[in-house]
Amino acid sequence: MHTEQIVTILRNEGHRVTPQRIAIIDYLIHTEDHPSAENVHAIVKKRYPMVSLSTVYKTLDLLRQKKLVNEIEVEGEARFDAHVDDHINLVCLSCGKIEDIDENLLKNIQSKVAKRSEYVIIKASFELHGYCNKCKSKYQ
Amino acid sequence: MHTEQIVTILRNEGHRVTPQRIAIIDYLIHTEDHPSAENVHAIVKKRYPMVSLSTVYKTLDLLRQKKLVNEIEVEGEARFDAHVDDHINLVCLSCGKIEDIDENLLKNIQSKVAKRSEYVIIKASFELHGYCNKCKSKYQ
DNA sequence: AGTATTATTAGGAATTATTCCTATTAAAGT
DNA sequence: ACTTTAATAGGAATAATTCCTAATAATACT
Repeated sequence: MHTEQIVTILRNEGHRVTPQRIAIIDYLIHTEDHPSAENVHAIVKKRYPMVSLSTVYKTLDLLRQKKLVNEIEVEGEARFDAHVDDHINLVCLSCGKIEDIDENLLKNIQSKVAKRSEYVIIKASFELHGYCNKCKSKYQ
Repeated sequence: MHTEQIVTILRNEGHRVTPQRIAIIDYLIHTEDHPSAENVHAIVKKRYPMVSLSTVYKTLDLLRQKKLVNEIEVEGEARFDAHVDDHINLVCLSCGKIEDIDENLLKNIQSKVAKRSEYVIIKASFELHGYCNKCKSKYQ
């Protein structure tokens, strides 16, 4: 997905396209990080110093609602990611780094659970917590 | 797992066994709910009105560290569960109800990811979000 | 291009779950 | 029983997020 595609989707659904929104989308599309709202704010402010944290929160929430970004909660903090296909998030308990891993068993699991439970499933979130390559030596 | 077993584990590891801790463990062992810290506090206070919320937090944290309870984060709030084997948590986006589902594919996924990534994996968390049987009619 | 409409924004205050602090209490080893 | 010190109660502090509102600016319509 490209910035322009997301912008077009928003515009087509009646949302206004502001420089703040473009900057936020553009950053998320081009990073491998899984930034927090605060991280996004810090980055976007370099280009648009006037952008407020509350706008960042509102925009991230809009994008999440439209399923254009994925949100996961890590240690009491929301982290965002433009990778919206189902995947596993590997979360480092030491440095907070998040790595994505695609895994096609996830689809099987979802359809199995959908059949077995009475829930209507909207969203999946698969996380594995541990220590990344850089941090694992510190913890044995 | 029974209350007494958990109590014994704590005692053997040098932790003191207080009535507050017993009450908290006992509630978690016997409920199917996935209560928040506040919920646990409310329930435990019925029997021990003097028990403080900070003690509940500390005890839940101790139990989590010892892997005697599982903690998941739902909408900015921690929820606790004495079901510690890997399972899928089905979370209702409307009423917050959480249902557990066992699924043996989870083990496969974990071992695959462990091989493929450079992370040392400590903990898994699999959540599916949607609407439970009672709430789904409201949302189509 | 100019104007009107109203969604969006900036900035800060309010909220809320959680953690921190510390004098007091009580579990457990002797 | 006495001693040691982990654990507790209660409230203050913290931090992520949401809420509030006047000002701004994106879009639609002339």
